[in-house]
Amino acid sequence: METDTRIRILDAAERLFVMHGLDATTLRMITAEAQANLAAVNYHFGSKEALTEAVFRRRLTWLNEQRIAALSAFEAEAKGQPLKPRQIVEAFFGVAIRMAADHNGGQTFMRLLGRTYTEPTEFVRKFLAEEYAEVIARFKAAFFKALPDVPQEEFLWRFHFMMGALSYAISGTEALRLLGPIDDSDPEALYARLMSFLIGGLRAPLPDLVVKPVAKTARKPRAKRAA
Amino acid sequence: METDTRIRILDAAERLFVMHGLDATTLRMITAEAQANLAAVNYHFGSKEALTEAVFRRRLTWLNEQRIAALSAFEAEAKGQPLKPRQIVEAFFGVAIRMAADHNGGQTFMRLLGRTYTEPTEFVRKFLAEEYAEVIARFKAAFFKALPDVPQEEFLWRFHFMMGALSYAISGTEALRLLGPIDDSDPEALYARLMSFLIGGLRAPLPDLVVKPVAKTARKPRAKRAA
DNA sequence: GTCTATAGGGGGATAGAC
DNA sequence: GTCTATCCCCCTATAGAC
Repeated sequence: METDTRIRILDAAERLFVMHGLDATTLRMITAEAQANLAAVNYHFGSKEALTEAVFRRRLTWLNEQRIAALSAFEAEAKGQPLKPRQIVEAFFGVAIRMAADHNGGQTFMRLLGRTYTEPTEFVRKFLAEEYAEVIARFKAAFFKALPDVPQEEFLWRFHFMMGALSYAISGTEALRLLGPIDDSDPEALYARLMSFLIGGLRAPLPDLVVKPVAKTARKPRAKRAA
Repeated sequence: METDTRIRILDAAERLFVMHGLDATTLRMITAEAQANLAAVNYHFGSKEALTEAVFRRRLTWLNEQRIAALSAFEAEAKGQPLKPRQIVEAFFGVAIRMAADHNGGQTFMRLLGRTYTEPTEFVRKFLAEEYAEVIARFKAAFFKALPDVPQEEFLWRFHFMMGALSYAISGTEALRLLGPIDDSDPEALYARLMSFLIGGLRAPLPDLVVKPVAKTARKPRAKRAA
């Protein structure tokens, strides 16, 4: 019945971080929520910063392994052929959405992750960059192969926009209330909605960019067909 | 050459808020940056919270007025006919992107706004809800009219996803580095890229919400009619 | 391993001189 | 309007008893 103090601290920190942000969450709040002593954090983790890293690493490593596993499975199936964009989106964003639907802590963590991208503490940013390096490299390569007609820079922006949509899909329960009453209780529906939106955006007609203009000139508002 | 202390404090707070977040920014940092005395914040604004509100209100009111003006202009032109989705997206997101391109403070502010949605302090959330009430109502109505075949709940989610993409488009300069080197120096290009992505997502085929959970229990009767 | 107690540093806010 | 000085609070981290 009595769970490990270390685990209780990680769980409490995760919950409080997502509610109040990293900085506004104090060790006193964490240890009170975890029913542990104030000194327990420093005993088990060494510092607040080290605890923060542990909170992220605990689930993020697993999440990115799942993403890579999903991508690898599709690639094995495709036998060297480019994947369908939908499969790659599924492997990256679908896995994240499913983790966000997991009420056993995954949900809390994904909300934390969603708000952390736009909340850049120096050490968290550095840490995230390391944790993401491999998965980003794998998915970039897969996307470039699957979408040879989309310029790579255009794709990187779209990937970035997709991450924004994912972030709001997950952590947006609060911000969403701005728009009025909405039902966010069905993870399957959210999954379907987000996938549809992302693929629509990813495969949108390419914007008609002026080819490196030095002077400001009129632009044609029309777009071209995408691949 | 000596500008108003009040203005210098607002500018300094805006810059520091976007760099460190609301909570981690101290009055001491703000007054040092503004070359003002520590007591000046409380003299001019009353409290840190009141200063925070002033920082947001200064530009947000103007931004939302611009959005409503842009929408009204399109509506006047349309003479009662539904607008094109592209026009509504332009009025809401285009205005924001253009403000983000304004190096005269607008850029800083939009980055702040982008990270604030996912960083919910109770009083900021309440404040944003008030500031946004009118503009949200106007744009929801316009979208519903322009997209009669998209179920309203589906649209609200898509609007939410679009806000996520906007947020990352603006404040994502940092998070973006995860993806590798990328050129974010051309606001016109960013504008074109985001518009294209948003409209692609907004007009994506509707997700089939009923077929998905086939292995699980039956879900709600229907996903309304599709177009 | 877990606790109490405390050190040592900032934090927001304010009183009162100028 | 602006400044100095200060109050009182809460923070992280640690020393040392149990």
